[in-house]
Amino acid sequence: MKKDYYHQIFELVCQIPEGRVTNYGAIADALALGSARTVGYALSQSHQIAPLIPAHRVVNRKGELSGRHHFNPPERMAQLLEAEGVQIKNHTVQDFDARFWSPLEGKTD
DNA sequence: CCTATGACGCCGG
DNA sequence: GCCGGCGCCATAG
Repeated sequence: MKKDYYHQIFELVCQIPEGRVTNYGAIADALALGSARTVGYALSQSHQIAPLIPAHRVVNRKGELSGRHHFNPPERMAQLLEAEGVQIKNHTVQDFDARFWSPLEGKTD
């Protein structure tokens, strides 16, 4: 498959622990994609390629739910996060620094 | 081939 | 610490 980076991104997103979140840049850096935009683009397609991955655990560097409009309905992203214990305020993850999970942290190479 | 756009992020003012 | 600008890479037209 040419778009193999899709698979890498989806695999990594699936490794995000429940109740934790990460950002696009961290994923791009962990997979050496070189661009956080690529991660966002892949996730935008994720719903039709791999609808079961926890894409709601990926937010931007500010902790904002920038991709909420790609959910159905949009508020479902915050809903899923709150269900995992992540508090959302004004479409933003509260205590983002503590909730942040680094992909490299999970690998522990 | 070139231009525009996007679930982004860093840098300089 | 907010704002504007630029870089980044993949896909669409």
